[in-house]
Amino acid sequence: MSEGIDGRRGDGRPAAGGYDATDEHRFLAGYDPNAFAPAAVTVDVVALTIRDGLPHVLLGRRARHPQRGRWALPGGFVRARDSAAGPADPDLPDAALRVLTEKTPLPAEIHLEQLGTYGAIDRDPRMRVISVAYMVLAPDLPDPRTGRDTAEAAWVPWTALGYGEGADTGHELAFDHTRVLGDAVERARSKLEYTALATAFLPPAFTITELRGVYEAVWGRTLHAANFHRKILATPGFVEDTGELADRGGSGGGRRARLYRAGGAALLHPPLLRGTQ
Amino acid sequence: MSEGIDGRRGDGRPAAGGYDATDEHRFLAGYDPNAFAPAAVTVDVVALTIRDGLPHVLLGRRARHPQRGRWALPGGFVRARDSAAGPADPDLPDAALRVLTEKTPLPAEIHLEQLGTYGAIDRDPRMRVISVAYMVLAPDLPDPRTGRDTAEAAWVPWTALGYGEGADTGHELAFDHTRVLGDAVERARSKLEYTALATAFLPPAFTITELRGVYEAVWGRTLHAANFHRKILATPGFVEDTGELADRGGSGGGRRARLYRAGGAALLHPPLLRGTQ
DNA sequence: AAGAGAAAAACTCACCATGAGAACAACTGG
DNA sequence: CCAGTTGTTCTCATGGTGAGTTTTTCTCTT
Repeated sequence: MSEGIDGRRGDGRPAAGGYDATDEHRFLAGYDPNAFAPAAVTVDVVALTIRDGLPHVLLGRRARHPQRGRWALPGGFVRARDSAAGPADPDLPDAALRVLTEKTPLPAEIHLEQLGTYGAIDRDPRMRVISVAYMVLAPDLPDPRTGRDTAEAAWVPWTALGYGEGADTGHELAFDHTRVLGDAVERARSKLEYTALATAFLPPAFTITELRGVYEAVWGRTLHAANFHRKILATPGFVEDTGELADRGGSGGGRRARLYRAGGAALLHPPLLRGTQ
Repeated sequence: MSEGIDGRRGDGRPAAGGYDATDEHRFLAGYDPNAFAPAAVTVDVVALTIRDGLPHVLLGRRARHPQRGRWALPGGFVRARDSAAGPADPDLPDAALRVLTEKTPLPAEIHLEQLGTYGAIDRDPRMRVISVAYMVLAPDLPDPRTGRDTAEAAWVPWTALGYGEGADTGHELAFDHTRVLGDAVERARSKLEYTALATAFLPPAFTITELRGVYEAVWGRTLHAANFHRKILATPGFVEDTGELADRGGSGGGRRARLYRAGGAALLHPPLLRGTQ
């Protein structure tokens, strides 16, 4: 590394072996893409929402082989080129949104983030399948519709999948989706601590109590209401006041809550730690 | 979702469309893997180490097309099946370690974690290439060796790539590797806050001052030595005392520092925030 | 209309973690 | 022995936190 990162020597001319676009063009003309296409790429989506104070995940029962009849995350092959099924996916997030909209209509603003990629050689019996997993957080969505590859689709509370209090033993999902879902749960729990992600589960206007409900649902524990209130308002940029009040102060009476919207901050300073309280 | 997640009804028998292994076997016998292999999968590795108080990243200059002559992260195709080049990669981390050992010998214990996957349709001119990026943190490693696809390889300080103080304008790497490196830098900076990851940059026994050096190098700022010392020792499981002292107390004299080893904790409670101090 | 009950929001207080600086301890080289 | 350097401990003011109480504002009942 005596000549520096840019591949130029002291005289300012490209070093031997420097980048040459014309030569590259000739190379590409004779390249055979099929020589290096030994794997299929899919996207799988962990869509999370909160219903009745409990996190739910979107699952479908597989209508086709392999693993026909097992519950699975929504997913599908990434379209590398235009196919009979439709246009190519420009990028991986586009593919994730495409397979998700086959199951449920999506609101204008949702949170989509990449979880990780799973590629063990035997995770799919057909061939080597590399699966890029995405996590979607959304406010309460309508019941899903069934699709071409799905016999049945539903929002399933994650207590039925081995998470949260009163958890079941954990049902087995297709492929390695149990592990993918577990990674999503841990990611969601952890990101609530140091990001403003909780608002992604709520409609545009919400109360502090509803926000606390998100934390309690995802973390599976109760929080001190007064301290939570103080902490949220003390964290700059987390929420901002809309100046309006919620319609009713609860079923059995009570003061009407103030309505807030999500603030501009993505990261929380200081974070909301689940450790102690 | 009236019948529960496991696909059984009240009578305990599988519901219509339940999982059927025998039928699936027949399906797989007639499956053509090439029908769904429209993309190539590669791994790219962001290997970080600290030299002379500055983070360095391992780069190689490409000896082949495409992007011949440009600096790039170590990487290569995932081997889906045994090839002329060698045995198949059982999982993606195996592939990441394989491409890395082509450049440098690795110590027994390194930190390897997945960064993310990049799959924009035009990120490689040959064909659709999905790249799974990994981040490796290691103690100071020897200078790299050149490989089959690499004309030249080197540890490059990340000030030469647009990060840290006195940063250059940022040189352009091959493909989208500038973005991948940027994501790695942000990931490393962030994970130092709430995990015990900093010890991955250090040898098995280290002093508190060396540990602080890791934080200062990665975050690009100085920290209050006394408060850092107190905080580290107050965080349970971060480090444990070896009972020994470092060889010398520095070049110009000074007290000999106590030696610590990494503790068992992976997560820090409470975290070390870079926000204020 | 008055009062009970309920939910949201504000307040109080003891305690702990933090930032900043000073002081002390242990070592090297002249 | 002394100056300089580095590692470690101590002090103190400040601010955030956990826990509980009080106040405000609403609904429902009588």
